[in-house]
Amino acid sequence: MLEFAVLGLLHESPMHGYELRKRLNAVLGAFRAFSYGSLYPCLRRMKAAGWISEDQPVSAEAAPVLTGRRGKVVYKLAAEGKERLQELLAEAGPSAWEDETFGVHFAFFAQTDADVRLRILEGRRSRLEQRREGVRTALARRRERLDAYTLELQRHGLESVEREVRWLNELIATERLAGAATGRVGALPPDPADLPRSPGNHIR
Amino acid sequence: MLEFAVLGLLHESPMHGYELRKRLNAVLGAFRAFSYGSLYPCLRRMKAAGWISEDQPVSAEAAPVLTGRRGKVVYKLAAEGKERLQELLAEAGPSAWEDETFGVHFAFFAQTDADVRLRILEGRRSRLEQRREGVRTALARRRERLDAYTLELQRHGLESVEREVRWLNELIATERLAGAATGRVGALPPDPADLPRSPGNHIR
DNA sequence: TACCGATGTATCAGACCGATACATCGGTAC
DNA sequence: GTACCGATGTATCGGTCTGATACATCGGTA
Repeated sequence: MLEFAVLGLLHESPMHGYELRKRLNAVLGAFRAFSYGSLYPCLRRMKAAGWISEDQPVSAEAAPVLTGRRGKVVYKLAAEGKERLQELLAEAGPSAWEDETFGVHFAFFAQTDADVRLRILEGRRSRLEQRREGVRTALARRRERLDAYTLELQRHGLESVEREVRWLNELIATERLAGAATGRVGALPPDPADLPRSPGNHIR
Repeated sequence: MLEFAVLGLLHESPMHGYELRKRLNAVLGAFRAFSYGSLYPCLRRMKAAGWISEDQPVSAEAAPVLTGRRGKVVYKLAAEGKERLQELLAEAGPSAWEDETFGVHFAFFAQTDADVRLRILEGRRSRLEQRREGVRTALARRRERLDAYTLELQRHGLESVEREVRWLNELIATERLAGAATGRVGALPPDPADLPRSPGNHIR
């Protein structure tokens, strides 16, 4: 996942690790966060794989003389990295709509094909509908056997999932509309103004 | 975390690993899930620590003769485990209201002291308020620089956090009311030192 | 009889987190 | 001027949890 997110961000512009992390957590918003403990090892792996390259813009002059003068390192997307990014952007299976991954895929929807977008949204929805049914029946079956707090937790969780499904419904409707408007299913990205305002909630 | 959840469940009644996992994910609902890959190692650790004990209720007769006849293993809370559980139930610091931990603590609120409950709820709320402000300012500051999908993701995330805060507000109000009704003045506010520090743009 | 899904125990590679360490730089308080 | 501080910046490490996989038993049913 981190790999995908990093490729996506570096596609916009080269960046330091520090800036990368800030942008990462800003773009992903309340949905996902990464720490340096995974970022730096990931960058090393990606460099080894040839997907990114390092640049040392030695701040003006300043010979990196004796001390372990750690210079800022700017990471830049390489050609192979772009290929890898395209590969990841084209993914439309479960690996794109599970809890941990959906947020990242969604964050790069602007670079994603319309049909892939639609498939991911629908996959995500069906995943959540399935979870919703699970919680619903569990709730109905044991309602009387649960204490008030556990019950409230279940109830709140159920509502969250329901809101999430409604949000996806609206997004899907918008995507379909945009597709129909251009004659082909999702040939063009939807007009930004058409994106729905909606309620919703996302836990975890 | 898993450790806490397991102690909490075993406090109700002894159980198999399999049943434990099912109850775990049922009780925690849509908030958290654990897999066997962490459950079994955790049970082993807890047994080594003396918090739980194993029972082999060899299904009626059936001598476990030659083959590696794996019998069902029933785990049971030991005396030291109960102590440990009480310790965890009394926790009212950040370790009780962070994303990963809050759900589990809440699930066992019925066994938690009223003042601890209130402190956890308030800590959780202030944690989420802080995140909300971060997202809000980020959203206000870059609104025009984001593509429609990223914007929508932020907006949705913000609404989710806001909803979560409202939920906590209601729970806190209810707790206060219940506390007042029983004559107790209610809990002390959380230790300021425990509350999340200055804003920054730190998400999650 | 043969299959199948639920029950049941278990391991392993790998992703990720939280804490920690250390260094630089601009500003501000004294 | 200097002492401190928070933001920037790079990096590691122990530990927790996931997802995939493996294997075995049991009750029902085709």
